[in-house]
Amino acid sequence: MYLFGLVLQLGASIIPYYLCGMMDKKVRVRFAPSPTGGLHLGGVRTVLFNYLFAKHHGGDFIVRIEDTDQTRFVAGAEAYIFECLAWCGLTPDESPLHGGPHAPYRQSERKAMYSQYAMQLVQNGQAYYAFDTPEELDAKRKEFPNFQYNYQHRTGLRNSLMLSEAETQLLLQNGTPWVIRIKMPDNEDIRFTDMIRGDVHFNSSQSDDKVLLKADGMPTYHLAVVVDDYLMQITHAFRGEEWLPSAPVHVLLWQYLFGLQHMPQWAHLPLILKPDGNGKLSKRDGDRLGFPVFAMNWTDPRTNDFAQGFRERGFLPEAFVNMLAMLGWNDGTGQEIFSLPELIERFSMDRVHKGGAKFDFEKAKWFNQEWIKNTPVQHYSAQVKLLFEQAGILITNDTQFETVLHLVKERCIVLNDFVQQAAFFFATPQNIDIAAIKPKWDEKKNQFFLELIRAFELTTLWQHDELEKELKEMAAAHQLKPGELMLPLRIMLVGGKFGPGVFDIAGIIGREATISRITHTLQLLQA
RNA sequence: GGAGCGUUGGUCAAGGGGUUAAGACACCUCCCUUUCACGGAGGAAUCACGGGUUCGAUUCCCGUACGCUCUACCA
Repeated sequence: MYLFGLVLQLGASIIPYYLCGMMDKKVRVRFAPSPTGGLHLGGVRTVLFNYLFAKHHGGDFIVRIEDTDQTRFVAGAEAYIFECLAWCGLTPDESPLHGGPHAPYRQSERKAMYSQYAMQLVQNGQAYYAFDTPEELDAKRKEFPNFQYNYQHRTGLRNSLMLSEAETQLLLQNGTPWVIRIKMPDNEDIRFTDMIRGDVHFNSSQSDDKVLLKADGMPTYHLAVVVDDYLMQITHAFRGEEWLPSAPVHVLLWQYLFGLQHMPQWAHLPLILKPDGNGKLSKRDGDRLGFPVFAMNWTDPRTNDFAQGFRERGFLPEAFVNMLAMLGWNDGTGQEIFSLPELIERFSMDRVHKGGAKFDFEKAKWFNQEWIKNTPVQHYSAQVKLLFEQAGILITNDTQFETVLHLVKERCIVLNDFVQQAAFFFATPQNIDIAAIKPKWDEKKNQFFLELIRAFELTTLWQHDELEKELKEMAAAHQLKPGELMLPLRIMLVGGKFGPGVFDIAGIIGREATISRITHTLQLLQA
């Protein structure tokens, strides 16, 4: 007996509270987006934390589509969400796309399941029918400055609380539109423990009588989330902080319907804020400040409104995920670069922040640069090759292409930078920055390069060291400093003041191209 | 308005009664590099405010301010 107690105590001190009592249950989390548009940074981060937590604990990650509002249905949005997840490498264990034992995973297809629970609440006096029209409600809102459908006002409205049983039945039989609302208890303390914020409590009177079942027979989020989390055996529920104020409704629903002991542990994630000023980061901020907010390109089919994605901006999914993980979480060691498997291993809820984080695109770019730099080019060369082809540059030699990518990769922040940084390896530069050469150009240098061409024509070993040696020796003979020659030569070969070492470039583009580019620029300088 | 949640440099953040208050991004200077970048060395810059508790508070408590979120038959 004594020993048993000791073991329990020990156990309690080691195991986080949010896993206590869950030891026998497999961890199951869900991401529950509504398919109304592009997938936002914050959405992906919610997915990520769900995923990391589940995988860290060997659990399941479920995606459930919350499409209970048919007026907001957007064609293609669901497919887009799954494509984003696939791009990020966050594969669901169960979803409408991947199937699973709790199908269907679209709430619109689960419509029939919800009403029985709403009815049960009505039966138990925990919810009621309301017949008020939207117009009547609007009128009330105008009449009272802070109108809420609550203990204060529900007596003055048209609902089964006020109507007699017969009147209610008559209205129902006549086909009068109705909704079911939860009856929020008066002045009750509702509390729960949030994994991130600890004990949170609300007074029940503060919330209004939320609609549970809409006039079209669909549940609202409030009912659907509770019913489905129960049916799908969700153990931990992550969502944005904006949901905190409606949590008491959900806690109450759990208490009424399934019992608090089955309620998942809640975690309300801090918000991702706009870089300047305050407030939630929105697509609008991205447009304004020139950075993507969505994971991938998204065009709203209704408005044709286009939003650029991180993927198309040239981000590696590894970098995108890494950057998102660090927005609100860190492992305490100062390490910032993590692969997905590392994140899974290190992730823990007790290191998730409470406060929101302003999104910093500069830092996001740094993550991508690090990933480009530290990843073998083979990993992304196919994608970069496509970028070259889009720019009208055909790549024929893959081995040489990858050599070039490797040579320039630390100069690239996004994948698209490779085109600018390496196009001149495969195509003669169209624009030569003559203005950068001209001020210090003279006949002496002209003669030098003329002679350099002749020497290059005869060079036997066309490679870096040999070419450098030749230029230096010839510079000495002409009483010129190599430094005065390097920049002109670079511009002749590259077109501008960028790129890797000049002799590396000459070595790769070959004798013919090197000579012809020098000749061409010399002609331009003559003109 | 109400309620809830939050607040360490410009940004992300570590720390958590005694520290010169880590580190990263960005910025500035220098070194390396005969371009740019990478790399290296430095610099500037912070505990929102006011009360407690304490020998001592950035850290604990209480207020205040500020910010955000919610306040739909949207999620």
